Amino acid sequence: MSVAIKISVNVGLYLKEPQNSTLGKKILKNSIILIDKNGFEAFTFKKLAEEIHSTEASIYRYFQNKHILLLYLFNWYWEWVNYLIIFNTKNITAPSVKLKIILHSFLHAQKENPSTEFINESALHNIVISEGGKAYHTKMVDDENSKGFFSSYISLVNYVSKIIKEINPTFKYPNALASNLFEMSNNQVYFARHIPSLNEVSKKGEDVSEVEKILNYFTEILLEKRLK
Amino acid sequence: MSVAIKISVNVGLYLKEPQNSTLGKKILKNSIILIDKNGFEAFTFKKLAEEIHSTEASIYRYFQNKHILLLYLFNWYWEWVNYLIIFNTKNITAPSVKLKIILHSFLHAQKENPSTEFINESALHNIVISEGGKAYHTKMVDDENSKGFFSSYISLVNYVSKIIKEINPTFKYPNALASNLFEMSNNQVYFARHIPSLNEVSKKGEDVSEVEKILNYFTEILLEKRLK
DNA sequence: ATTTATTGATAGTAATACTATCTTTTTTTT
DNA sequence: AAAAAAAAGATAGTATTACTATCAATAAAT
Repeated sequence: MSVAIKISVNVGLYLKEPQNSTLGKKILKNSIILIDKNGFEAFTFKKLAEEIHSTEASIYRYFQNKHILLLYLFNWYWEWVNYLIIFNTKNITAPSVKLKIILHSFLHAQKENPSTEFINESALHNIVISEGGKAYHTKMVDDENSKGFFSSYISLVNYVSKIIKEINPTFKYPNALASNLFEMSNNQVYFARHIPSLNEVSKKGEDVSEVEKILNYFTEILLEKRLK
Repeated sequence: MSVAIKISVNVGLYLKEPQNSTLGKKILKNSIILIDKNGFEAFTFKKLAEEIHSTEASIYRYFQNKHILLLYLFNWYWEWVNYLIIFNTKNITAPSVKLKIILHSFLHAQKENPSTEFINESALHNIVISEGGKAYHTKMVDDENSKGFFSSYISLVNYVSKIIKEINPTFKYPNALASNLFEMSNNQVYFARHIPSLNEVSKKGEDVSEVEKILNYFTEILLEKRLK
């Protein structure tokens, strides 16, 4: 027996909910594997179809195109992080402790007990890190934002922003700080792995924990109480 | 009469130096216009060829592919910012003033007197903002990094890192802060323009100055002298 | 005036990003 | 268990992309 959590994603992001069928789950599972392995640019529905012994046409019945599929995966990830954060900060009252837990949860999201058999959270996290802002760095941003395709990310940022305000109500830019914490996390991990002269993270394999230290160092200084 | 500065870019980034011919300059000029207008995904050598009344084959004699062309443009931009920063901080001694000038130069790089007729710095800056980390978020990063394709960016970060150390020698992560300042600048401007709930920038059109304020606020707090 | 380098014109290929249609299989309803 | 409906598979086809190759025309350099 187990307690299953089901993450749901903006209905505009799929033509047919992939989590409700065997083929759909296979699409999710193997798209994550393939994108993680070869990168988003090299990923095609044809290759995915071959991988899962299905056809392009069948995949197109679930997702309009690979960009929408990527958005689906990002949304799933953001929702999953949202859940993790809420869960892990439950019953914690001190906002500064909450923030620390959030940063930890976010950076180690992959190590948390995977909840869903067809999603490899670790690979998905790596995609989020490696594919950077490809979810929203397109010409369709404005349209997609108006459809709510980034609302999971926005709500994540808002949640953190609220905690920042609790820690230090005089801090002027809680939203900017919150969004930067998420962006910076991924970026600095990516730099550590690929362009290491851009930061001070040395230990390979422990890059995530090192970045966590950096983020804690930054936030502690930034949010120390004092009138500005 | 005028003083021309010529920016040179890693030789691995082109097959034939575009700055040395009429066609080459047209390629640079119009690729910037097209990428800025339609986004990098929609940009193709065919469309560019049509735009400049040339042929695909001719463009391929300059650049191996559009990704390398993008890298060329990013490098040109980073070199240009490098130049601007050195120029604008000349004779300034106080490192904290230097850093302020750097942030200002970087964010307003587009408004500085354009130095080169065939490069629209403003459009190029917009590309750097909009196309985010597409220069290095690919499966070829490691290879490209080893070829020095990001060295202009790295040297920019190192320069700022040195100044950060001068301001506060006890600050633990000057490289991470420096790289984050650049990334955060672009990111926050992008958010202001497209997903405004992710930060506190309201005024459309003045987004760049608003982001400058945020960055100054962050760095001032982070680098205040005090033992940690 | 001749050689050399550069560009243009054209053609062709494999892969990508789809759309359409029809058949077979699986699932649901009765 | 039969009939209806939904999902998936098989196949074909199109326009575009991302190139490579070849040859002719033009411009620049010696």
